[in-house]
Amino acid sequence: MNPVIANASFDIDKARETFREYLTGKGLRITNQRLAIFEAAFKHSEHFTAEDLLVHAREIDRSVSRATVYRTLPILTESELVREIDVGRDYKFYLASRGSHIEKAQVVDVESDKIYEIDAPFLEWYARSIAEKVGLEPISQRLQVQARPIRRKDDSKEG
Amino acid sequence: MNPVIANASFDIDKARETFREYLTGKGLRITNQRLAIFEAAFKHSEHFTAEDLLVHAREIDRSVSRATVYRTLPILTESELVREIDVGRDYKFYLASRGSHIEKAQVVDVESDKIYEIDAPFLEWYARSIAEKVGLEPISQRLQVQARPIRRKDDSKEG
DNA sequence: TTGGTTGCAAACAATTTGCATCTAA
DNA sequence: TTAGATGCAAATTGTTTGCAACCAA
Repeated sequence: MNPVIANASFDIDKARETFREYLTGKGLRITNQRLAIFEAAFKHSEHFTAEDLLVHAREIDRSVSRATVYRTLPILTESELVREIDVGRDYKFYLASRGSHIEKAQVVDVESDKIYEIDAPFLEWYARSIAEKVGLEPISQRLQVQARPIRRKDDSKEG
Repeated sequence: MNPVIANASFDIDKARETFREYLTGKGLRITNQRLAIFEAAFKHSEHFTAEDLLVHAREIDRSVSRATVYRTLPILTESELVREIDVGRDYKFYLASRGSHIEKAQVVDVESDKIYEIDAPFLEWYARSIAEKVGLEPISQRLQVQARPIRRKDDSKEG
């Protein structure tokens, strides 16, 4: 409800520095293509696909190829700079991590196809209580809700 | 914890009848291939893939093709006789519905690759409370937990 | 210098589809 | 009889990979 406050402290320069350090720490090289892909990911304020990322990265560096986008995405997700979101379609979405470590649930409006990221503060706790039933501890969890606009009683139209 | 009790009342004959009625009600034909696929789905006591289903359906009716399996799965899921489970791999799992309408969460043990179906009685309520934040009402929800065996403090081994 | 990185195009793999043939009702 | 269903093989589609050229360190 107050994204301005949540994002006020987000610093893309810090994120970029984290990315460079992550690459160096893993013995990976800092290439123009990887930097362009990073910038494109953080330019997006919404969910994006690999294809979206390719288009935007190319606006920064014409030489970026689809293969490099697909090879760079795992680096971005492993470093936790980007979150991967799979809502069961035939392609994945990604979202730049901008601070806020509160777990999110995805609500997919099936009528508009829009995906909402909603704070789900109890999700981690709930996932833990469920995993413990089979002697496991959570690594990650996701809650996805397929939903539609709330219908008033007197709405009778279909499709 | 007590699957025997939970399944004691499950009646495959009733499910088969529901399937036949569903087909008829939709103006679809009752074919040997569809019946074989139904039987194969309910013969499985665990999650299965489309490919698993093809193999088992062919043991019942040699003429079943992969295309028919893929064309029949949506009928089985729409009729709610089978649940579709997408845990973010490149293929989907399915599970015959055997009574019990309690919502389930999936816990995926990343070390054994096993998928556990765990009762998650608050899931529907929680999903509703989240969807309502953006003025939507849930159609369905899923909670998935990637997890690993609980590590004792003194376990220091990695991978 | 040189081993990691790249673009390209071919390869992959799960799923879908066009079409001639078949069959349930 | 005939509209719906089928098997087959080709097509589709997001993603991955082999390889020779390239370039960051």
